[in-house]
Amino acid sequence: MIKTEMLRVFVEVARAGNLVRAAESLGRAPSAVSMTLKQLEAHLGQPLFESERKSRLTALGTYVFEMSNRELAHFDRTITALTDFASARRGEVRIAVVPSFAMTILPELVLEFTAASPNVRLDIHDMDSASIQRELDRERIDLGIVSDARQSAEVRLVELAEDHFGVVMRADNPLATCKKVSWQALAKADLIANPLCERIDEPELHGALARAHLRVHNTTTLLTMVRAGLGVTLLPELVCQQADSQITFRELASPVAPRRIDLISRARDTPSPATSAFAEFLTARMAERTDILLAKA
Amino acid sequence: MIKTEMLRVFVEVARAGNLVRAAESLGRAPSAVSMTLKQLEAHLGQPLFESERKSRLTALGTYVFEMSNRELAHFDRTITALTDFASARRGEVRIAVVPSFAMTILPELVLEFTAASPNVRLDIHDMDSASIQRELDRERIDLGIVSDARQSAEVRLVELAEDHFGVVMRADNPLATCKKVSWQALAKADLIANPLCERIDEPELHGALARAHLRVHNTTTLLTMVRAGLGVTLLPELVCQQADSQITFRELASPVAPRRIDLISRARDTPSPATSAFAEFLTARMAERTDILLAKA
DNA sequence: TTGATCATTTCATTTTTTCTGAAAGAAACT
DNA sequence: AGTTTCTTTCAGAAAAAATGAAATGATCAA
Repeated sequence: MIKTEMLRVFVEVARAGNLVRAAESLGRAPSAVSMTLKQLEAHLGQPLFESERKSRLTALGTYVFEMSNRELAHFDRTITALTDFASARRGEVRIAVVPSFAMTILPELVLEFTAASPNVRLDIHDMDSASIQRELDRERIDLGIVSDARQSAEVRLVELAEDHFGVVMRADNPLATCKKVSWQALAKADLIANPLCERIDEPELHGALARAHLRVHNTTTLLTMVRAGLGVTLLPELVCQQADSQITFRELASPVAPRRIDLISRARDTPSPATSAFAEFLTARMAERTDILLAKA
Repeated sequence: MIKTEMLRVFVEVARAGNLVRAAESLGRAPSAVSMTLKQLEAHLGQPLFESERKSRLTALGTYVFEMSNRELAHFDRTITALTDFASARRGEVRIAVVPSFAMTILPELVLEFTAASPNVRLDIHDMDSASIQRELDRERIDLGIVSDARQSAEVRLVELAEDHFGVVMRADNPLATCKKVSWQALAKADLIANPLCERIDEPELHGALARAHLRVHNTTTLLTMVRAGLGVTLLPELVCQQADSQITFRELASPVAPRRIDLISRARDTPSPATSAFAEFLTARMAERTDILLAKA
């Protein structure tokens, strides 16, 4: 049976034009090289060299030399691809991320990761948490960054950060003078309701939300309303990162349960090395972060 | 070091989804397969299967499976190409042939050879003997079929056939009634000179040629002259094969030295297997032939 | 849950393959 | 012819791969 090693030996001898030097560069004794060559010739049934001195190739030798070179190059590329993939130097990671994270923290992390792993392709989509869950189930993505996910037999979960709710207002709003905003102070302001803050489980807030004249879904629109002075709203700090200096964020005097940002993946599957590497990179970098806005519990 | 055999074993296990069946179709004991697989995983540093039961692949496994399939297909194609080339089932033979042979005997031989060796490409040129020699020297052809070549240290030569000179005339020429033409009879006819017959070393002929009023180089033109009744000429029988029923060929009463048809190749090179195969086929078929027109000496 | 069954791994041993080093045989150089 | 350099041959050493038996682990059904 013809093996790649035979081809490698033959190519080296043909290139060196000499068995001794070939043996040297292959790290073998000349006799071993001679025998391997004999074996290959036996398989082909024809000599590869014109004479015993391995300098001139026969027509068969020339053909085998060319084909072997191609084959070995192909083989070596394949092996490199395999080891690169296995060591996360190569691969593809499909990630879906909630917009608040995608627009604020993610870019710098991606920049750093791709600089270190230029051959790993990151495929980033942004969508809402429910869609991300669905896409993960369908194996259309490898990782998801969502808010308040639930761990399950299907879902592996790591907490990346905690995002605290606070009051978002225009910079000139009277509330901006306080360091922290109490429920009483908030009650006096015009509150704009939004889906994120409605999930907060806090009796004091429910009344205020019930009194709200305005309810806005889209975050960008919501911030535009605030900027226009139509009222204040309640949002996780991270979401406000998208805003400009016209917008001011203030903590609540009695903080409510933070909104968790979680990294999720399919529990039943071993992720690809590149996916693991990216996940580990993310969790490590997020664990290091001590920014006020994302202080861990 | 990762070897093709490891990839082959892995692919078989992944395909079978089961180590025992894979071992069976590989003709190995399960333990051998298990160890080879372990070795591959050790090289990659990551598992290839989700669980110990070899049914579900990891992301790495899927990648390695795809790459290995491609690699093995490429490798097998290469080996097939090498063995096909070595056994003359594949290859290219560049041949230059003198027109007389190319237009008469060669076609049927080529037909038979290509039917038997469909993957051997025959590259046939026709040119005069001197050009063929030159092309062979320059390694632009592998084989030449020429007339009256000389053997040398550079040229390997095999005689393919002997071509006898005879008188070529229009069918209604009085000479056509004789079975063989004597010098005396020939002297009375109008002889058209041509380069082929001028090389004949025969005193009786020299006088006749000296008296010739016409001398024509191109064979086709020469035969047209004969057909037009301008005279008779002297040609090897093979050359006349191109002619039609209007032309009659008659042997000489006292035959002159035949024109040899030789197969030549470069003596210093081992020809490619396909070239050898074609050369052997040619000589064998020509040796078999007992046609009157090419009777061997 | 507990066996029962089947698949996989481990390990000591055997078999096969490959490598080495010495010596002989060939070609090229002087 | 003599010398040098290269290649092959061969027997033994070393390495690699395969085997078979036993152990371990997983799955399924009661």
